[in-house]
Amino acid sequence: MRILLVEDDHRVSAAMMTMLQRRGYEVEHAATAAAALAAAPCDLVLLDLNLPDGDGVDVCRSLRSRSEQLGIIAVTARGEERDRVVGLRTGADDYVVKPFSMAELHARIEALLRRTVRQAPQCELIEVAPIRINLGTRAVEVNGACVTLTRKEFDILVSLARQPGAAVSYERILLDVWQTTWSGRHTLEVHIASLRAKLGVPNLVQTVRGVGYRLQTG
Amino acid sequence: MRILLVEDDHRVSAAMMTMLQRRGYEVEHAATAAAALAAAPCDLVLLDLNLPDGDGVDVCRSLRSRSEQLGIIAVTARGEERDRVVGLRTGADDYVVKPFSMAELHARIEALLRRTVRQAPQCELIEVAPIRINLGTRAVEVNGACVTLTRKEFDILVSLARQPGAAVSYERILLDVWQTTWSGRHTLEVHIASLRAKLGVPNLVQTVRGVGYRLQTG
DNA sequence: GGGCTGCGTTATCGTTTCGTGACCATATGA
DNA sequence: TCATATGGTCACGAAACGATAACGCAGCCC
Repeated sequence: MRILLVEDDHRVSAAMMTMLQRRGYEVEHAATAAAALAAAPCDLVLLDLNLPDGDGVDVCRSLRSRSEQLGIIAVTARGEERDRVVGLRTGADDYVVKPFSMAELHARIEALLRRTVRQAPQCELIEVAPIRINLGTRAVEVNGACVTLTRKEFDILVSLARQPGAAVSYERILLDVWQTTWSGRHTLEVHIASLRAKLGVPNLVQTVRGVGYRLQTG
Repeated sequence: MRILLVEDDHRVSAAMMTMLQRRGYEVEHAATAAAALAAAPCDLVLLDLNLPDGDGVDVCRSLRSRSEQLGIIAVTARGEERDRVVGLRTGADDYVVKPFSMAELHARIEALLRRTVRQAPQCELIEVAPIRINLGTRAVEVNGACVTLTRKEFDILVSLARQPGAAVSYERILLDVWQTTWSGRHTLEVHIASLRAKLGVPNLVQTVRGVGYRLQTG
């Protein structure tokens, strides 16, 4: 298991690294936001939100946008609730406040790894009926013709295409695309409309009344 | 998104339920360990570890063994680190200590939901006599012919089909479909009527006088 | 600055679905 | 067999739902 530790205080980071390594993790250390974003891929990030060269929250956002399945645990000295909520909303999976015990941190790391690692590695290409989605390049083809989608449209399509034929609930799509169920359904409906228009195939994106939408298979 | 709230203190649970419902979640409440294990399937469990009739930790273990993908957030008054570690190690995905703010709880719920339901679509298939119910696509076939059901009709059918041949009480169905037993019983009867009409098979949905309904098995 | 594009919100409209009350049917039990 | 309670059916108004168009705002690139 590979962990990236992002922490600018070298005394703290040194202590944490030895603790983590003693427990069998491979640990890479980054002291700045830039270093964090440049680090090698890993399974989990321990991210201090107080960084010298940039806000940790931005790092969090960047990391999350890069990979959905990366586990992120925010670590910070500020214990105020507002910070915690912001941290979680930004894409962190968990939040630990200093000072914390190594036992608890370890438990949280394992609880999170249990979730993240088990996930099937994303295949780069999703094919559903007449659509072909390249997750890497974010390119979409319909019946062989390339279609340009905006970010939201693409994310919505992927959210649907991950479970072809299944009814995907509003909440699920909102979580996948906006990371929260809070923002309006209306917005989603509007994007669905433009997605349908761009795909051009009638009945491909079907509505499931009272539930959400479904991508018609074959 | 369906949440099961396991909490024995009724003042606390009432407050939490309204808060959760206000944020758009479907909530079922269980006050005991037994009730928790008997409740309908859900996406996430808020589990008080201090229960009267059995240790919450056991409930946690049982729920986890039943489903790997179920999200479990342990909620408890004991704030000692040892408890937290035990909770997480038992299978909980997250741990919140009372008193907590609703904003933080909500943030943690969303952070966890973002992970849980996404990957393994419950592509479960229920087959009872001439009916085939696909929970993922919410499609229903009767004798091979596709039937279109409304949300309520479908939910009622699933509630019955989960225990084929067994008499399912009014209360159980109302909880499954409306998340409350608060009257509405007449409404259920009406929906049963239209469900029967759509299924078209006589005697498939049987009345159990004074109790509820039963789905006739092959 | 001025156009463009992506995005979120609001307003509006047609449709489906739901819940309710009135009335009918059937079972139950004396 | 009849009275009563329990469940079934019908019909209608209210509410929810979803599609679409239009607007405003922000960021971006000349």
